[in-house]
Amino acid sequence: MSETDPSTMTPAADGDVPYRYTSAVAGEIERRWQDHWEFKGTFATPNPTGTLAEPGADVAGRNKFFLMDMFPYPSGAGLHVGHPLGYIATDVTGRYRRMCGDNVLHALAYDAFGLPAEQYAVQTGQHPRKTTEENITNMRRQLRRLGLAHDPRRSFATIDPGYVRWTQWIFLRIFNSWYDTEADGGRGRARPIDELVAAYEAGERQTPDGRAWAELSDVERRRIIDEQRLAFVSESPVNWCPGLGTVLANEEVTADGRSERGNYPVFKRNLRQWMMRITAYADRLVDDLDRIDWPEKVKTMQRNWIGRSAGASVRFSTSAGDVEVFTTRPDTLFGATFMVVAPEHPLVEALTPSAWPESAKDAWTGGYATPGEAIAGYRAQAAAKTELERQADEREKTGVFTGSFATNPVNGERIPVFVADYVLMGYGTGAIMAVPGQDQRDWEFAERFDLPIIRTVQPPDGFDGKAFTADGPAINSANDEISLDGMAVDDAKTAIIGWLESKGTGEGTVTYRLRDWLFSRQRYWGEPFPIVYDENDLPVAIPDEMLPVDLPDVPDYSPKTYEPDAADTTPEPPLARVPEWVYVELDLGDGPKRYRRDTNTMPNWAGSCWYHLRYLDPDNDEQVVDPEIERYWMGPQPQRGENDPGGVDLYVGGVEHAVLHLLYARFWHKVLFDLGYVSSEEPYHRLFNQGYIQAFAYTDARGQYVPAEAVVEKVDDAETTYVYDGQPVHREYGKMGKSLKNVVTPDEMYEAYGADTFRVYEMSMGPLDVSRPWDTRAVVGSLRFLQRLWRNVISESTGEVIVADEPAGDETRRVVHRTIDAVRADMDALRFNTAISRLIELNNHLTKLDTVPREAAEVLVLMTAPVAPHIAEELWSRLGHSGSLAHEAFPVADPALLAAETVTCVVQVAGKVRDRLEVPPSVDEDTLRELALASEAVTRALDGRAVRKVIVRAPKLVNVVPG
RNA sequence: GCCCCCGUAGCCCAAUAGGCAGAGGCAGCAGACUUAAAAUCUGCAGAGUGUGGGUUCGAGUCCCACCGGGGGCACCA
Repeated sequence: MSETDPSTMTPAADGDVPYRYTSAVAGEIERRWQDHWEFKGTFATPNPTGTLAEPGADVAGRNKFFLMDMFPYPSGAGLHVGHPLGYIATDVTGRYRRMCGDNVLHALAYDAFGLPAEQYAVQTGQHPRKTTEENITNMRRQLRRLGLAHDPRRSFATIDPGYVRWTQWIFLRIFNSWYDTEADGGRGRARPIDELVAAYEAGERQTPDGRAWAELSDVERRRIIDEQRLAFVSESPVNWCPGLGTVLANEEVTADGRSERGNYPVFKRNLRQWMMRITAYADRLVDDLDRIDWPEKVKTMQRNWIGRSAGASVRFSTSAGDVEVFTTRPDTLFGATFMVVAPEHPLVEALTPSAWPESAKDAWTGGYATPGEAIAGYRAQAAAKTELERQADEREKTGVFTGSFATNPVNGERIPVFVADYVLMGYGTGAIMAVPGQDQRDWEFAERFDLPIIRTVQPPDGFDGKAFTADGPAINSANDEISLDGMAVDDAKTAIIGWLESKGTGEGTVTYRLRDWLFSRQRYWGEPFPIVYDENDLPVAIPDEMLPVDLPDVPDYSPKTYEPDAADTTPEPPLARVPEWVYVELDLGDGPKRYRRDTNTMPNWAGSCWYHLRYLDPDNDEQVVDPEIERYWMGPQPQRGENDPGGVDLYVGGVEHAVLHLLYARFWHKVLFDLGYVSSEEPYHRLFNQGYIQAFAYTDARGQYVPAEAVVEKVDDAETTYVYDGQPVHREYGKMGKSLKNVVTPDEMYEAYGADTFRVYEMSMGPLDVSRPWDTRAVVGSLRFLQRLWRNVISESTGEVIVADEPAGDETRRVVHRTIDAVRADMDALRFNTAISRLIELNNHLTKLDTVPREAAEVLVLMTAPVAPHIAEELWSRLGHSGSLAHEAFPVADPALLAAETVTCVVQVAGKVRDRLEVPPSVDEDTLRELALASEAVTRALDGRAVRKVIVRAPKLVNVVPG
């Protein structure tokens, strides 16, 4: 670049050092190189085919590296210094991999639908599209200034019509699929719905009521098909959040029954809503966690959320028919002394006789005259409790006898059936067999209600607890046909399941905590459903060629919200307010007809379920993604192992999406895999959770936040205090936020230090996965490093390049190559903090030389490039190279220069260092032992004691152990 | 209550496989430059690794208990 001639640089005002690397110089260099990269398309990544293919590019011959950040949400507040942390880290990795020869795919798109955008728009009175697009523009500007090496051609936003179209298209593929549980050897697979219809038509599948397919009416057939779709409308208990005016997925509701966003109460209501059959994939979602490289913590969270547990269902006969229970401990059946059903269990009424049986104990009836009153009273009480009260820890067990008995299938015992709210309708069958001897909850209930306790596992001697839940030999567990006595728990389970199955009273089953995904929201700012309803009120897909279905303009896009605890309210979608949009005449095959549109919108997770695919092939309007391009970037990589599921090579983001986005995206991806649209079975092969940048905030005596940047630290002998405006203030540690008055923005950092310094600082603060406090005062250290680097190459007084063209000295060479070796290892492992300290070390070494040899300076500049790309480009260019260094080879260490000429051997006596020896690295143990024993310092330390033992770890250590 | 992660200098953090506790940075101190200050440069000092046990010739690293911080799960049968 011709403009890098030093004469074009304006000397700084500082008289002595007119060519020092200052923030002003940095700013000038950074903007210039950012323009250069954009103009030259430096980071345009070639695809193997399609619009982004490049004729001469070596795509197949290079290693590919697909790198992704978690989707940013363009907030109206703009960025603070915490936001770019992950983006810088992925940028460093991408730049490093590119210099290592990889074809690197890295871009950034925007997740722009959703509640915050809608709320921000409501606040500002503007259309969400307008505010969202402005926010994206602002964020793009802030991020561009960081110098991220993204391929700008691959950026997009989820609200783009060209993107919405494919989101809706994927929805329709899910809608037009069913899960064939028999496929792939019982693992199951999604298949096109037409194949299900064909199977019914061919008589290969039975209709639910046994009638022939041909005898059914069109509506009857559609109902049968509709309820088997992977996306289906269902009337079922859902999470209704009046405060937000929408229903929510289980994943969006916290353990204490509130909305994750906004913290409003959530109520269970029966409503007709779209569901996604994620439960069909429960096993694969659990099993395939073993095939991907994710933090164990996130895998655990997903496993917990899916909550697979193996056990048995067992039917107990009652006067109301069989009641099915789920148990993980079928081995303890002989110890089942009562049964409990949830208050909401559908058989409760049928189980309630008109009068108490004679054997009913006083404790069981709750003092009510009849079972009917008792049950009604208990149910009312249970319903009035909040979720939190129901789940409160160490709560006394409550419940009431139904008045009925069930028969234990293993021994014919008549056992009482209770209703109690410690049994949850939402798990298993909502009914349990209670085995107090082996279950602490059942034990507590049995004590409270005076019920018998039979141990069926022998606790060890000295066991003084109540329920015994560990392994041990079975006891008291035999009938005329089978005896479990003496068996360990696992064997007993297998044996009893076999017996139950032979009797037809039970079978081995697996249950899951995971529920189907509630997919509709009653909000404005989301993707409309590409669905209309006909005169039968049955859903009909909008044909692909009519996509996207655009959002209509509405008079009021703010949702209808209610008092947070107004449980009996009903969701009212904003789209329903535009009848001219809702009612349409369409020709969907049977001539023009009037249809009613679905007025829900998709949750904002929809867009992030497949955005990894759009990066690959962002312009494609023929297919969701070209299969060849998908295979190249995401397909299975045999070198990673035989059973590699493929996926993004590195995905960096916070841990907060562990069971939301990351579960939903895996689900969608597997559906697309089953249907043959992608070759990868998992979307994200390697996941890395970055830590957060935290900050201090300060409150005054009234508890009000004061501006953090104006707080002064006072250090006395004993304690540190903080003062604002002469008054002591209290320091707290946490997030950065406007209301906390502690926000520091990237723009301030660019202005005061430049983007490179900011990047170096963020990367050197600590390991990427650890959260740490922001400290503006410490940023200067990173500026000093870059200044010294600059000074090693450029004269501060003349602006001339001052490196020497003579070869480097031996010692400098060794330092350089040891640094290369260490930096590569650190970069490969995403340890940018230690990589930077190595660079600083080398830089400091060069600073001490009279003249800096070119060979060392160039290596250092190249290695600094991933983390501080602008200054590196500038120095590289001034060192006489034309063009960008973005594709230069990252330095490779010469193994011959890695071995030290001598090593320091530490000589210990009784573990304490007493002497040091300079020895060749190849020194053998015997020589070292002799050298150590000959040491005067050792003799002195031994002080006449005999030598018991000498431990030699050549070449670094000898430990002399006195007798 | 159960499970997981983390505690190293005033602060942020290093320390291959158990083998010299310190790589790097901030702050501090001294000196240089300056009329002075800032900036910059040079140099210096600073902890025995949260606590108590144990294993070992040797423990920041391994084991046990506890304390402190963070996170996950939580009547899931």
